[in-house]
Formats: sequence, structure tokens, C-alpha cells
Amino acid sequence: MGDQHIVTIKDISKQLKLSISTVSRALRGGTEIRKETRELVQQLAAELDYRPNPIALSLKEKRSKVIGVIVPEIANNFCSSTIAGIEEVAYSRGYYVTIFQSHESYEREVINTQLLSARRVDGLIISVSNETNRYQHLSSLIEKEIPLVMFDRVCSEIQTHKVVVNDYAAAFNATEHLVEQGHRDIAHITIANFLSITQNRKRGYEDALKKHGIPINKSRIVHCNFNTVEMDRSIRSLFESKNRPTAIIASVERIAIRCLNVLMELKLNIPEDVAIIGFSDNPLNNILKPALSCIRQPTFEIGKKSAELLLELIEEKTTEKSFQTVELGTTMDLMESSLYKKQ
Amino acid sequence: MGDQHIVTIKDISKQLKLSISTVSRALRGGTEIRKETRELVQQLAAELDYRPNPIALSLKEKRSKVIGVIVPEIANNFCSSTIAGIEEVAYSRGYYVTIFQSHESYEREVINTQLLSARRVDGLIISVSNETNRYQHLSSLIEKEIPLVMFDRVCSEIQTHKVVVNDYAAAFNATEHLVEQGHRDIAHITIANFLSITQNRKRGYEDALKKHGIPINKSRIVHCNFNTVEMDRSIRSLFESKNRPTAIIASVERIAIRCLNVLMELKLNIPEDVAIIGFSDNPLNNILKPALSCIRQPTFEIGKKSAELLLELIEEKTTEKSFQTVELGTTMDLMESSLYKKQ
DNA sequence: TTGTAAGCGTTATCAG
DNA sequence: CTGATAACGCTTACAA
Repeated sequence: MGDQHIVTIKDISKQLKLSISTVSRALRGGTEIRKETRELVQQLAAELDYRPNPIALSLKEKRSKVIGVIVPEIANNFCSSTIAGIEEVAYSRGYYVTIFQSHESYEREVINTQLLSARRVDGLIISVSNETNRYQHLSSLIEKEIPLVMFDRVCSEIQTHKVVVNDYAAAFNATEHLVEQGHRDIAHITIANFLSITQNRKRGYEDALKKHGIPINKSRIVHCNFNTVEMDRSIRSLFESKNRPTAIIASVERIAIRCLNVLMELKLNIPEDVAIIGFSDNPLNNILKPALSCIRQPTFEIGKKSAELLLELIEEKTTEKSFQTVELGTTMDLMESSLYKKQ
Repeated sequence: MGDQHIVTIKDISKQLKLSISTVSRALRGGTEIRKETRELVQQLAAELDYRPNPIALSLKEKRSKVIGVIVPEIANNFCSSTIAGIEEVAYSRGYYVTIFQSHESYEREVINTQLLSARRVDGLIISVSNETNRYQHLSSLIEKEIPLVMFDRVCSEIQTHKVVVNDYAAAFNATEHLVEQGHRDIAHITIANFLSITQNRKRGYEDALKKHGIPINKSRIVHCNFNTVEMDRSIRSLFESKNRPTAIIASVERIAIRCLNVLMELKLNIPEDVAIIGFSDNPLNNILKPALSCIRQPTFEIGKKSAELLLELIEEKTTEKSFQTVELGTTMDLMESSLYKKQ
């Protein structure tokens, strides 16, 4: 009752006047122990609520049962949902998850990888900061034989498992869907062009138009920055004239919401005048009205898949390494009311 | 170069033909070592990129430098922002954060606490599941001398530091603000009455009205469930008649957003016809228009404060325990356009 | 079937 | 100033 002291194998061995190793075997070992002894030990262990000290085990077995996760920001729907997926898999396999944030700083990311390897994590799952363009901190982990899985923000410089979203297909499908609804003049409002997600989504948009023989109108592709006021201005200028698009593919959540608002200010009806499909990580956007059709990133799945691949690397030391890049598909939450059929 | 092997003190001692203990002292110890020896050791250590093995340290010092966090769901703005705050403080003080989710299950929460104590975490920060109404799993941690801090969802049964939000004051201030804008008929739309946040917020709302001599009209206090359709119906019935409130205090984010939408459907202008202030954890709600004035939970601060209190418990074994309950204030993101002044 | 001893990496105590 | 040695909790040859 209220032991103050955490029970160890030693305590058990003393009480039972057995050697430490016998107790250990009784608890863990296979056959080489008398049944009665085993039962005796196990009973007392249960009584005393004995739990093996994982730290001692780690020291001995040179593994920690901890996997590290480095993300830019935890407080971000995409990241936190991904972590939920990681946690799910890790938990079910007896691993623990330790979180680090890079705060979009390369430097901090490097420090984090060092801390992690010092901590002897069994593996690392990372989505790199947007500053990161060198990867020596990651290759040095691999040299130390710490397995690595990259997700979302990946790079070609590192050979390892990668989990990404098929942004191209997402934009392609969304665009095609609008085309099938009868839309011919679809705008694509997006962010800085140098980002790979921007490029992939744009290609998807363009290829869908091409497939359906719709010419690409460069003036319908708008790149904005993240400042709300300027974003609004860009969107507004596209929709002020009579000759305006009838639909939008919004490349990021914030743009999608600004579109909703600007269009309402312009007294345009959604979706009768303009239909919108936007990439969005925010579950709440489903309950917006005028309705926003959302392209959902499979965040939870990304986490799960990343964790599964990592545990494979950690536990199956067997196969010669053949790394894969898994592309996960998005889903569309189509709000009927946001996708008015043209004609 | 690509060492394959993680350097230990032993490696250094061999290379330098010194004893292990000398090396240890050189690295850590104070004066009792020759300057040259120390420098020699430290130089080689740096060269080899030696990092003390934290697992060995933990085993020796019976502490892990890990703090556990149990939350209902990571993928939830409130929780993830809080964790960000915890991580911030922990990181700066050399601690690591390991995350567990209870998924709102009492059983899983209990298992998590057991795992944590088996893991020898140095402390725990927890927001209990909504199923939890017994607290033996927490008191048993305290018995094992694992310090504990509770946040947001706390209980009176456990004696420890607690960090909560002053929901009462938040609702009071928001309501008073509306009154000062000239509103006399303010609705309070909220959720199930048995929840403590519901009660606190309602009291705040009511007391603000009382203070200003406005009678409380029970029919203006609406409890809804979480089903969107029913929520809409409740809201709608409140605003359909001519004799409708001129303002709303929305007790949770989802309600606030549904209010926006229902009011728009009813062709009511926001804020000219109805002003809205809603509790909201979602930063994106700031960019909604019609504008939503938001009551922001100090999530990041909650995390930071919790971590600070926990580290105090962990590190300052000095003072006789005197536990405090810290009440943090909310902030209001007042959107001018959502708070039309009456008359 | 059981016990002894070494080892995982580190620090602390105690001799030299 | 430096080097053995024990100890942290546990597993696992190897001996008995």
C-alpha cells in the first residue's frame, strides 16, 4: 500500500529468496524454469504491480521504443492530425512518440535531429521545415543507422521511405469534376509558385483542362501571397468584371475562405454564379455556408502509413533496403450546394 | 567518418589511454582534474561528436527528462496548441515531451497513466477524458511521487496544480461588451448544461446582464446538441420571429459558425441585425466575413503555464506542497464589423 | 532448474 | 589528480 518505492526484479528476488536471474526468467523466459517457481514469481510480481523498467531495457538492448517526430508546428491541423495517425500506430505496437517542432527553422530542425539521435530514438518521422534545403542532418542520422521516414515535405536527396499526398491527382479530379458539371471557365487561385505543392496542384488543374479540350487561360491562374488584404484584392479583381470565371479551384484553405467572403461581398451567389472547391484541412469548413467543397488531405492516413513504414525499417532488419514513396490520395467533401451544375 | 558506432565515454578513454572515470570527470566534473587532461578529453569528445547517453543517465539518476502529456485528442486545435506551449517550455529546459491520447475513453486514459509511470516519466500533464469521473489512476501516480498538473478539464478530487480558463470572466466580458454597445436582448446559445464550461459561461452571461439591470429571459438561453441540423433548427427558431435578439454569445465554435450561416439564410444582416461573439479556437475564424468576433482561449499560455508548474514540482523538491489553481484569461478578437453599435 | 557474472553507459565514492 | 569499483535494473551466456 503506497509503496513509495518502485518495485524491481531485485525486490521480488529478495522476497522469494531467489536469484535475480531466476526471477527474470520466470517473468520473461521460456521453458527453462520450474512451473511452480514461475507461478510464484509471477504472482508476486502481479501483487506488487511490478513493471519492468524500460530504461534499463533500453540501455541493455540499445533501443528505446521511442520514435521521434519532427514537424514544423504542432498547432496546425495538418501536423496534429498526422501525429494522431502516428500515435495510433505507434501505440498499438508498443512504441512511444516524442514530438519536436522546427518552427520552420532549419537551425532548430538540425538541433532537434541531434537531440533525437542523442536520445537514441529508434526512428524518426519528419516533415522538414520550409527553410530546409540541405539534408546533411538527415543523412547523418541514416549513417547512425537511425531509420527515417519523410512525409509531406520530402526531398530527393535522401534515400528513404516517403509518404506524400497526390496533389496532382487531387487538383486534376477536382477540376475535372467542375468541368463535368458544365464549367468551362475555371480559375485557379494559388500561392507562391516555387513551392512544390503549388506546382503539382497547378499541373493537375491544367492537365484536367487539357484533357477536356479547354484552353488554359493564364489570366485565370492567380498567385497570391498570404496577406489577407492583398489576397482579397487579387481575388476581387478576377471577379469584378462581367467576364468572370464560373468556378474556382482554391489551392489552400485560406484562399478558399477568402474567396467565399469576397464573392459574397460582390453579391455573387455561391454556387449559382461561382462554384468553389478548395484544399482544406479544417473539419469545420464542412459546416460553412455558402458551402465550400473541400479537398481533404488524408492526414491521419499519412501519419499511419509513415509510422508503419518506419516500424518496418526498425523491426525488419532483414531485407536489403528498397525504399518506396507512397502517394496517398485525397478525398473530396462535395457539398451539393457548392457545385451548381451549369446549364 | 561514418562511424556506425555511437561514441561512448569508453571509446574516448581507450583512445586517450585514460580511465573511464577520468574521462567522465573531464567532461562533467569540476576542479579535480588537470587542465590539460580536461582539454584533451573535451577536444576528442568534440571531434568524435560524443553525446552522453541519456538512457544511461536516466537509469543512474532515476529520472528520464521526459514529461508525459495525456490529452483527449491531439487533432484538435485546443489540445495541439496547448501541447505547443508545453513543448516550448519543456524544450527550453531540456525536457522531452511524450504524447498520449485518451480518445475520450476512461479506460484508455488509465492504461496511458500506467504506461507513463512504467516509463518513469518525470511528470505528467493531463486534461482528462470526458468519461473520467474516478481519479484513482491519478492519485496512484501521486503516490508514486510522479508530479502531476491538470489543465482545462480538472477535478476537485486531486490535490495538485491546475490550470484553467476563466470562462466565467470571458462570457461576462463579452456580454458586457455587447451591452455597452447598446444591446438589450442578447441570446446565449450553448451546449449541454451538465458540462462545467457550459455552466461557467452561462453564469458569466447572466451576471453581466444582472449587473446592467437587464432581466434574464430564459427563452433566450438555448441549449443545443452537437448535431448540425438540430443546432440549426434551434438557432433558427430563435431568430425567425420579429421579436428576435439583437446579439448572440455563442458558447462554442461550432455554434458560432452555424449562427453565421443560419442568420444569413434568414437574410439577417450581421452585425446590423444581429451581432455575434463566439468562443473559438480556430485562428481561421478571424478571416470569416460576415465577421465573427472570437473569444480566444489562451491555449498556448495554458500549455506553457502547465509545463512551468510541472517543472517546478519536478525540480524544486524544496517547499512543502502548496498547490495552486491558475485561472487564465481569454482575449477577444473583436471584429469591428461584427459589433454594430445599437442606436 | 537455478545461480553467478558480465555487460549496457554513466557517475560517485573511495583509494591511491 | 587519477584509477578502480560499485551501482542504476535488466538480460543472458555460462556454470553448477
